Amino acid sequence: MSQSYRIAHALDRVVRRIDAQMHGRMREVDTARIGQLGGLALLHLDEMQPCSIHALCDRMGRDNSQMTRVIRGLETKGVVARSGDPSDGRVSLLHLTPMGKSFIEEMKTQLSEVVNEATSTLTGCEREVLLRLLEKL
Amino acid sequence: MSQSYRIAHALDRVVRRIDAQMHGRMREVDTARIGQLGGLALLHLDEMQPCSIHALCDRMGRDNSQMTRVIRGLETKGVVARSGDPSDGRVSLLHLTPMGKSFIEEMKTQLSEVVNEATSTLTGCEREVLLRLLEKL
DNA sequence: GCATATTGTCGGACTTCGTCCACTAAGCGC
DNA sequence: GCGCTTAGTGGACGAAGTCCGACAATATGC
Repeated sequence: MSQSYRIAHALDRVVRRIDAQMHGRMREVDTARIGQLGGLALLHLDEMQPCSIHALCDRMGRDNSQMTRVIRGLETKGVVARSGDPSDGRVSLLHLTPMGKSFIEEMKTQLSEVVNEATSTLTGCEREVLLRLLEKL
Repeated sequence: MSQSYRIAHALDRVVRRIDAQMHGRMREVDTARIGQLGGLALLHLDEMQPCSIHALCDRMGRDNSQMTRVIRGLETKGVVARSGDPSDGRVSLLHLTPMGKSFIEEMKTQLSEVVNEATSTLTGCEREVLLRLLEKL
């Protein structure tokens, strides 16, 4: 069994487990039915706002029209808002509403807890090493 | 920014990149239109065969009826075959056909290459550490 | 033996996610 | 002005995931 293949396998397992955990937890929190992709978009937005849809797509590696729809969903749910860019009439700048921010905080704490659980078999030091290696990729 | 959150973020990025790469490569190889999930199922099956659909679902963490469909797809494409379990009339045991095996080999080499590329920023030693940490999870 | 769970498999219906293509409208270079 | 690019949008479709229920073979309690 090659090393690369085992890495892929292990990655898949870990991510899948975290995903499943988050999915379960989000049911209780996601009263507005924001969805997985919507939540992820919010997390990215939190670090980029204000920004255009295009920039968000680039960063998330998602399709443009897909994001249009997601954003519109988030907009109607009142967690993001948009305003025209005065310097460029084509772009609409996104920013979080207070409601969006509080939702993000909740999500972050949930995510942290899940990852903590998932990495509970590692020592603090190992976790640090893992993070460094992952961020080097 | 919490450590757990950063781990989640980095994991997402890495997996997403590998996924995208594999997706591109599989287009050239996957002449039978086996699909991503089908391919993944084959990889697991390769290590478990013969086994029931149920066992495969457990291992892959997927829904039962979803797998039914995937397996049927793989069956009509001639990469897996099924035979009844003599000791339990309810289960049908899955096993790979020669065609399925050769497809898997091709997939494995592609996957290894992609992961190698994705982890090219790491030294051999770091890669080893990463694997050990991931497998410890 | 017989009624009652339990288990393995399958199908329907639905939602979310991802991709492709085409289209509008606004900026930019000349 | 005239083409070109870019930001955003919409339609259509496929792939993946989820929920629910059906059905048959088996295991279990009595």
